[in-house]
Amino acid sequence: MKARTTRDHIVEAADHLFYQRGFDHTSFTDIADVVQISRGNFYYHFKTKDEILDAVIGKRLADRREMLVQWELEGESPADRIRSFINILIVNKEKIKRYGCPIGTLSAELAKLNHSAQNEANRLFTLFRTWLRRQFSLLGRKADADALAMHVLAHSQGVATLANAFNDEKFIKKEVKQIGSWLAEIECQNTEPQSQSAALKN
Amino acid sequence: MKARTTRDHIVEAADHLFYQRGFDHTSFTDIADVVQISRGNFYYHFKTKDEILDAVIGKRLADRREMLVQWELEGESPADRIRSFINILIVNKEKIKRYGCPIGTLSAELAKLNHSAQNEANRLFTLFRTWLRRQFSLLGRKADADALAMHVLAHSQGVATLANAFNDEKFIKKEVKQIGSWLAEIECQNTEPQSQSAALKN
DNA sequence: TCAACATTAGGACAATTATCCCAATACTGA
DNA sequence: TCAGTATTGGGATAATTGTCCTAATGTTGA
Repeated sequence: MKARTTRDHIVEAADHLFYQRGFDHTSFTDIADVVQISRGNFYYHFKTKDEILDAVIGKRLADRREMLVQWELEGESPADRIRSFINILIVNKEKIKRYGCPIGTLSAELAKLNHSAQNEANRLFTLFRTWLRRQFSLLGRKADADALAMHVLAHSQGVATLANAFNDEKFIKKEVKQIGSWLAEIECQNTEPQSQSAALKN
Repeated sequence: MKARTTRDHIVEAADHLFYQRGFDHTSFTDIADVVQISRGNFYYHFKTKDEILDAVIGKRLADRREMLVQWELEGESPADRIRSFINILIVNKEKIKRYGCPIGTLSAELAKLNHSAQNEANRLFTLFRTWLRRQFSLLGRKADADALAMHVLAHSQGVATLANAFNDEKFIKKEVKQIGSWLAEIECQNTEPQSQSAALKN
């Protein structure tokens, strides 16, 4: 186990600040203030701001990967794991109300900046997409697993965006409940013979 | 009919640039280059950048209001009007793939900047929310009209976010089709006796 | 024609930015 | 102990930012 280095502190602080203020609007001074480090010292750890962004994306990827693996290890059913994903909205509702989804908002910002790290950041989305796809496959929905994964992903993004705009917690809970029912319906159809159109009908 | 003044040109250019690059990342120089105006001349029309933002939000509100009124005048059914709203995703799919939803991304950015115009910008969301709510009421869903409106709004936001991240047009079409079926189902239940839970079940 | 006003161009301004250098300090291994 | 390396603080740099001033130009009405 490696000790927490200054570099780790920088990445951690940048991670939070990029989430709260956005990447472009976070300055070296902002990060330095949090880490309690001299501004000139950055160059030793990162040559450019983009390198910090890369490190932050890397950390986010590692964190999420670990979370997903954890959910798999807990040995629940695929549907339960998907519910764990959906439940992020509840667990992080306070932060989402204030700052939106960390993945969605970063992706949107980098798209506007036309930033070279766009693809790297979107690997976060792909990570969830692939994981969700696998869960739906295990649920017996091999044929449309990817579409279902994208649907769940989009739902979470939409809910996060509106919860942020309207600062509305009840809305989150209402939508999580609804998508839960939707998922339960899919879960049931798992053993029965099913037509594709029936379950994907939103 | 007023002639298009320099001020109008500025607001129009800023509208596009704020959409494409984001508010914070758009400079006076950027706008001046598009409008072909001296940078110093801005102060005559707008004292601060925030005033430009206010004007841009005002223009967007006016544009959308006009659009909604137009849809009402075309005398279609409430369900058709809701379909017109959903169809924005198709009509603007090219721009959405590149820059996301102009309303959602502005709202998200201003939240991160903790900008004073947040409320003003969110009136754009409220405009659509209220309008959709009315359509669902007319459809005979008075009790849960607002929840349905928010659901449609969130759906569009989620689809726009992912279409932007994955640069995926097929996904837009697939989701628009799905939400169309969902709406058709609601439309049918309109005349029949209905339980609330049946239709809101995503 | 000419005075009053509207609009513009050009540049000054201080503040902030990411980047980079370098001397000082801390640490490490022999 | 001490040489070599790792890490740090403080500040310089040039570029860009939003803001603001002022002189010049264009327009209008009587």
